Amino acid sequence: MKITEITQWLTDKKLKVTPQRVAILEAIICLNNHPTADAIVEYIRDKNPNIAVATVYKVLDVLVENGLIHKVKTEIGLMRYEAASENHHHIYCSDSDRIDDYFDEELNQLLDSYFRNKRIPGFDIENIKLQIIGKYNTNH
Amino acid sequence: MKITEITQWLTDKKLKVTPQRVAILEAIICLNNHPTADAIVEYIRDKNPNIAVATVYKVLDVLVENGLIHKVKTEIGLMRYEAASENHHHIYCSDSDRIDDYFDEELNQLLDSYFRNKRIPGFDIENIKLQIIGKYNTNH
DNA sequence: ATTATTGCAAAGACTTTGCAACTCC
DNA sequence: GGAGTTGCAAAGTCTTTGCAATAAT
Repeated sequence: MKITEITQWLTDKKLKVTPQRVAILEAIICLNNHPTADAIVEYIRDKNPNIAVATVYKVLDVLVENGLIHKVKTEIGLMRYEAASENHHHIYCSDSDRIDDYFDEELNQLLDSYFRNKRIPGFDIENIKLQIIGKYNTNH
Repeated sequence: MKITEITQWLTDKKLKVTPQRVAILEAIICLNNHPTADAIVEYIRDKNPNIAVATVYKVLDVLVENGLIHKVKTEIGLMRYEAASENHHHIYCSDSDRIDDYFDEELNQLLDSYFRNKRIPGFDIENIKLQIIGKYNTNH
């Protein structure tokens, strides 16, 4: 992942480009596994040992507000983060804390047309996310 | 909601019937709005002023483990709870903390048949939950 | 130069733990 | 009576706040 690209995302959103912001975005992209705030700090401390935990939280908030990243909900009340990307769903492993992305355009269209026909009275749908819960049956 | 029925649920799971457990189940059912642990304490304190917060958490854990209630994930990392019931989905209001249930058997069957055809390699699906995010457009 | 961001430490919110006292079966 | 549960207070974990120092445009 090129840093110039990350920089561009920030400037596109009229956000100041700081080393911390770049590092955090880079971490989320490289880790690519819906890291917690803590995992992000760990990752960044290699290059940037002085980054404050509070800074990470503040930056994450800004990035979420600006749509550059998303929060991912977990069963255990810990927040995890992912880079914004195409509308996708999540696969939750029921016996570990693994979360994977699930991209399926056919499914998205199916849901789309389903809810275009069957509306929910008094409610405007903005987004639909599936949580697919189950177990991996092969060595992963 | 009759207390005898709640008692039955507990005995069916071979759990000891204590006033606290009954009160907590009763609270979740009566509140019927995916209460937080705190909201449950609030509700119970009327009748049972001495209940300890820690007890509520411990009981909630036991109830979740035994499948009598479920945890509901929120954006903000707060756990909420609901009585176990038919497989259903959740409607999240994007500008409040309101969460509603969404029952739709047709949708369940659609998803079921979709994933029976299109399997996810190496993964056994146990459950699929939709998070339907949007806004209420009428006074609610 | 101006405005926003960072780092630090302290506080806050929510949840868990440990253990003696107590209850349910 | 014995195993399991409760209440309490203390500790733990994750996250936020306040503010002076610092850095970005």
